[in-house]
Parts: sequence; structure tokens; C-alpha cells
Amino acid sequence: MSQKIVKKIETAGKTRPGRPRGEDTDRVILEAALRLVSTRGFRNVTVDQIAAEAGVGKMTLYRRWPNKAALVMDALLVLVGPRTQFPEAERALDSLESQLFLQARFFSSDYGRLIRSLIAEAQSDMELAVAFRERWIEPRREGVIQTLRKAVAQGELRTKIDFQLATDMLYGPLYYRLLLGTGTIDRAFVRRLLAQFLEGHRPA
Amino acid sequence: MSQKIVKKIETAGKTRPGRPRGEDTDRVILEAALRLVSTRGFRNVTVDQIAAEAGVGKMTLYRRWPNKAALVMDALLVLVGPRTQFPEAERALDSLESQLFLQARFFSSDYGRLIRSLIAEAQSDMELAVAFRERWIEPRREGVIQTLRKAVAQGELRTKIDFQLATDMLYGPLYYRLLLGTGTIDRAFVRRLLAQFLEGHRPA
DNA sequence: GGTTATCGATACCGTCAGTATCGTATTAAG
DNA sequence: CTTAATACGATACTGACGGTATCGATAACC
Repeated sequence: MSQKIVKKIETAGKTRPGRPRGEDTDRVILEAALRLVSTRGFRNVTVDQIAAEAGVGKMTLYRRWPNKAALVMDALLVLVGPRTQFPEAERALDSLESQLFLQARFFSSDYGRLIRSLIAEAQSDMELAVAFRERWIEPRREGVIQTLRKAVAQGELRTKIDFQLATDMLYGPLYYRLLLGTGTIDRAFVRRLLAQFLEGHRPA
Repeated sequence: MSQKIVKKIETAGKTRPGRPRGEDTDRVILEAALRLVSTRGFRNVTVDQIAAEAGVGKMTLYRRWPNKAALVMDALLVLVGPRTQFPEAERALDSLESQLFLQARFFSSDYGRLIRSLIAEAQSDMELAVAFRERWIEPRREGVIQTLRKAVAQGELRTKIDFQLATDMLYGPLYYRLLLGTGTIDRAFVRRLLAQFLEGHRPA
């Protein structure tokens, strides 16, 4: 699966025999999967429903992805991933705050259900767990860490920060609320979370 | 389910007609469920396997719990819950640290898989989500908050603390790592997490 | 003894992920 | 134009599993 997630690099114009695959069929299927799963949740959507929504036979779907989880993961990476950019600002802390606000809105939208579904499914699907961690979580953590480094360089945070821990402390509570439903994920929450975080990371 | 989770209060010696239920059958089934699910995970264990492991017919099981999720949740509450006490210490911060260490060990043991399984299942099972939140998460959060209050009273933490947020900041990162697998959950992690938390909550 | 509810066992049902197959369509090669 | 190879939508099928129904036997109370 791991090499299949995120459309294989087109095998270099290699002209294969037989009828070629539909041009935008991949995207149509991904969009159908994204739409259904983000509104109803992974377990409440069947593969047949995704195929029907895309106006496609089930085999067309399984010819392109090895299983349901890989398809939905791909939908997230291809359709949603590129739209989750890190807002740039001169002050790194402003970038960080914007990023946290965006994350809060993201989790509060239908995409929150999508993320929850994938994390849930990943608990019993090792391949999905690896893909989600390496292709979704880690790149975004890296972005956060870069921002934190920049904030340190700008003298807004103390030096000698454990960046992994800091990232856990900023995002852990968001995922915690997303998955446990113990509280709302709104701007006020993020604001207080960040303020408290900064309180513990003042520069000397 | 919610009124069924955690053995109904025995209907007051009420002598019902017909053959009475087995004495310790409940416990035997719960222990089988706990053993299997905590080692293999919820999705990798079938109801038939639990029944076989308990040496019991499947119907005996469904006569006592409405479904698989309720059974496993009950196993957690009945067999594990009572063994997760809050360590007492004169210094509240020592209690807090001990509690976090215990939680880290708990998550690192087979019970970590059990908790992950239930949270995953709860993403598509509203009743389970409510039960898990109200009967497992919330009581333990309340214990943490009491400890934090005590620490404030002892002058170890500043006043005017957002206790809900503080609990999220302490436990969010632990659940985050448990569910995402982004890092180990060991004593070093907990120690640095708590140290960083305290850094942001010094008394005036 | 009659009533009632439990027991283990087993057959059964419905759902769903994933596979196989069929007739058709579309491309490149010859 | 024919042939080979692949994709297509549709549909039937398989296997696994959660949950239900049923059966003959058992154990309590009246």
C-alpha cells in the first residue's frame, strides 16, 4: 500500500497495450470517497456506496487502490493535503497561532470526522497507521517545529526547547478533544492553550 | 447500554422464577474478554472466541451484554477500573507525578491496546463514546483536577488556573502518542512533560 | 409436577470487504 | 482490419463476523 498511496508517479509515458485507464477517474473516485467519508464516517460508508457515488464499478476502484483504507487515506492526501498550508507571518508566533486556529477550524469541520475515522481505523491497520503517521502527521509536525525554531531565533521563545515535546503539548490537546469529545475545539480553547504554552517557554 | 454497563445493581434479592444465572459467569466472561482484547485488540477478536475462551455459549454472553463493545467496556470498568487508584502523597505535585508515571506504564502495557481499541471503536459507536467518556475519562480527569487544586492550595501552582485546559495539556500528549504512535510513552517523556507544564504554572 | 428462565451448542441471517467473471469498449501492434 | 491486451460497468460470489433464533437439557420456585 505504502507505495500506492498518493498516485504512483505516472510510469513515464510508457505506452502499455490495451485500453488505457480513464483520465480523471482517480479524482472522481477520490472526491466521492472524501465526500461520503467526511460526512458519514469511515465505518458508515460502504465501498459499494463510494463506487456508486463516483458512477463507477467496484472493480474499477479496486484496480486502483488495494483496499478501502488506502483509498480514503489517498483522498485525504491528494484532495485535502495540498490545501493545508502553513500561514506565513513575519512573527513566527503569529504563524503558529494562525496554524493552530486553522487546525481548530479543520477539526471542527467535516474533515474532523475524516481524521477521526482514519485514526480509528489505523488502530487495527498497521499499514494505514504507518501511512497516516509518516505522510500526514510527521510532515505537519515538521512544519510546526520549523516555526518554533524561527520563534526561538526571533527571541520569542527561550532556547533549549524540546521541539518534539513542544509539538506534543500544542497538538496533543487538540487531538485529545477531537477523539475523546471532552470539550469544544474553538478559538478560545486554542488561544488559552497557546497562551499557557508560551507561559512555560518565555525567553530568559 | 449505558444502564447496562457495570453490572446492574443486583435487583435486591428479588427472587425471580426459572433457573438462576451462573454465579461467577459474568466475571469469567469479562476476564476472557479482557485477556483477549488487551493482547490482540478489539477488531482482532471475535465474539465467538471470547465465548470459547470463557467456556460459554455465545447466547449466554448476549444475554448479559447487548453487544461486543459494551462487554469490553464493562471488562475495563469492572476489572481494571478499581485497580487504577490515585496515589496519595503529602505534596500534591508528587501525587500528580506518580499518577502520570502510572498512566505511562498503563499505556505502555497491554492495557494501552485496550484503551486504543475502545477509543477507536467509539468513533463509530455513539453509545460507547458516551460510556467511555463519562465512566472512564471524566472520573479520572476529576481526580487530576482535585490534585491540581490541592497543589494550588499548597502554593505549588499559581492561582487562576484553567483546570480543564491544564488536564488537557497533561493528558492530551499521552493519548496523542498512544493513538498516533509518534513517540514512546516512558518516564523520561512524562518527566519532561510535567516539568514543562510546571514551568508555565509557577506561583506568583 | 408445572412453570419459567438459564445453560451450551449450533444453525442461521444480514452486512460488507474483497474477488471473480462476463460482455463490451478502447487502445497499440501487426 | 484483425488480434492481443487491458479497462470498463455490472453482477454474482466468497468468507468473515456481529448478532439472533432455536433446541434439548437443567435448575430453581410454586
